[in-house]
Amino acid sequence: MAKTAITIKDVAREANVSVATVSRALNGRHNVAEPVRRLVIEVARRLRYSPHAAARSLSSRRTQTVGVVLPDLHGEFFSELMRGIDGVARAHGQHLLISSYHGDQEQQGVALQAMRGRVDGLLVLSPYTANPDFLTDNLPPALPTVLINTPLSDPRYPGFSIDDHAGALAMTRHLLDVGHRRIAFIGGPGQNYDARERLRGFRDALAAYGNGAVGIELPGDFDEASGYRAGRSLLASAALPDAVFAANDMMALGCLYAFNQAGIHVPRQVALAGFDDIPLARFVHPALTTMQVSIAGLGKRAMSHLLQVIDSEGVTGTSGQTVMPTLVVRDSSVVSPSSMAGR
Amino acid sequence: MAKTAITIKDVAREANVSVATVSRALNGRHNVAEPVRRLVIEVARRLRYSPHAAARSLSSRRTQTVGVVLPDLHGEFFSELMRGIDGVARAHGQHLLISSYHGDQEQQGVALQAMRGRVDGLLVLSPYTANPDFLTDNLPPALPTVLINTPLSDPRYPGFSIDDHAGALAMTRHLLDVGHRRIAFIGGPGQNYDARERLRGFRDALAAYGNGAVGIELPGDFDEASGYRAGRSLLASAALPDAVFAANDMMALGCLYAFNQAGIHVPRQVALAGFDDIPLARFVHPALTTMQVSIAGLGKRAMSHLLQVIDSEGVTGTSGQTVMPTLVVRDSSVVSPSSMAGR
DNA sequence: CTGAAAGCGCTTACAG
DNA sequence: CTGAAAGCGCTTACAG
Repeated sequence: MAKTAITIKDVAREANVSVATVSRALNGRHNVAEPVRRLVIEVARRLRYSPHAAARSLSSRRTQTVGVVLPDLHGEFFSELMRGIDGVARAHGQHLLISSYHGDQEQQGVALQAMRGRVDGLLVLSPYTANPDFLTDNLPPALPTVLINTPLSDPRYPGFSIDDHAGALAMTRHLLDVGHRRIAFIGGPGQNYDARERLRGFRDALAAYGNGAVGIELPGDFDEASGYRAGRSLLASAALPDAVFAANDMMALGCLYAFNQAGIHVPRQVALAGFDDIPLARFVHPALTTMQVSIAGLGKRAMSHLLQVIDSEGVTGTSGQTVMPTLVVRDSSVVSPSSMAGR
Repeated sequence: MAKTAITIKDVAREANVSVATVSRALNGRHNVAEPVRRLVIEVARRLRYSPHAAARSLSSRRTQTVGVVLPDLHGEFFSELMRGIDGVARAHGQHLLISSYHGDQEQQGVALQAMRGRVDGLLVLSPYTANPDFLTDNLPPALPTVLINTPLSDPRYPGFSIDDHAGALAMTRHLLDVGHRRIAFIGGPGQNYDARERLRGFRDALAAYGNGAVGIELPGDFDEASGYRAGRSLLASAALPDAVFAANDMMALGCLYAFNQAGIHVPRQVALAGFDDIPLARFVHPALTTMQVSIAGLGKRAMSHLLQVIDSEGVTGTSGQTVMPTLVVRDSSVVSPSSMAGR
């Protein structure tokens, strides 16, 4: 605020040309004499001129910015997603306007509305199952939008998601395949789409391939502390299950800590598996069996797709994709010679 | 792009008033007759009008947005910092424009310049020691700016930092106090300010209170993998040190994994300590002794201060603060009865 | 190749 | 309390 910044007019005056010419020179248009361009650029640099983004986007109808609206700025999932999005953004010279709504629907609406005039397109992550209409009601109609992990199948909005159901199915089958018969499942937040899909996959696998195997369901909310509590409650029960499948890695780590603390050996006394393959999963002891999800890849695809939609002026191509997680078997789920060695 | 969005004009026409009145009604100015205001609001809602941010900020000279420029969108540090910043932003109705430059100075300059006209103020995280001039040269002169963890003492820019040196000093003293004499230090990236300060604290503590204790310095770059490598190299050496002090928790966890894998007991055979107190630090086995840093608190303070500077139109108050980390002793550094129990 | 002018969608003195 | 008008700082047809 203090000193008022310098504008295109100052550059024009100093260079003895019109503002139109300054604009053209600085934007690399071809209809500017080379010596003039050089002069303008030199003057602009000398004056430390940088264009006013709001003015520029008001007249050019382009902001060079993509809005990202998500529930949280927290944790591994967000971090990885942003990595994917950011990489594509940077490669295309796009800025990122990030808005988190903390699971508050009202806030989400506000954030969505506020995007108009700030961004050229929107990436929305809305993993809540309640009120899909609210979401569509608040999406700015004129803004290209791509949905990530959002339980909404509106043909107007392409969606990119993880196939949580298939992933949980695959993991449960793995645990059954290696011989576990009593399997506990630590669930995620009840309203969370991923959590529900993973739970559904667990149940379906047990029903389809369980052949009488029994499932034990425990509550959780995706953080380490709830995994720890689930682990403690299993330790307090009459008998440990053969295996524990946590709906995400953070809870698996919390649970592992409870077991370690109690002197229970994983996987000899109880097998353990997670979901997500966060970087740390391979750096705990024993290394964690999990479903690997390329979250960064998800962000990358969604962002690339969005930029395409923006460039094609609304001519949508695909209607989105589902990314299949892959099973990564490490020491925590299988009693192998190597897992005995360290003892 | 598709359909063109509706503007204040549409609302004015539909409500039979001037655009000035619409603007006033929607912005809660008091000089609007109550019935008129109600009508305008009703029409705006019906038309799903939301104001064009670029136009609004161009004329009002306010963007309601704060820019955050940092090297990376990755990891626990970023995540915690953003949590602090985001909380304050939300409480003040501010948006966040986030730009990462991946350690590339050129990119940082571009990001900084691009902030003009997009934000009302800037939060800059630049933990690199090289070329402080480049930074000041590229900061938009008219924009209130607050520095976080940035080795630059320019009175124009208030700075908020962690006292890494004091923290590392305290941790090293702790390790000495409990009797360790050969202490390995796993360092961070050479150009990183925090990394250098922590190393300096380690050396100073050894010199001042070591009383002949020996320090062994190993390279690292703040991620788990480098901690793991450092752990392996210690295992391969003639004799393990008494203790390992990793410059951050992630490396400590990597190192812990290497020890676990080799069947080395922590802390009985070697003590281990980190720095940062990431959430996971208490959920590994054994729980990690570390320096607790309120990164979220750091972000919160910096953001609050920035908003103050913005509101006071450049009348800077304090020139920043240094946040002191606190020692958190857990099982990994001290052989206690409880740490023997689980075996 | 260059400039004068209109216009992007708002806000805000200025009159009334 | 309300409206007409100027202006925010750019970009972009339109002439020349």
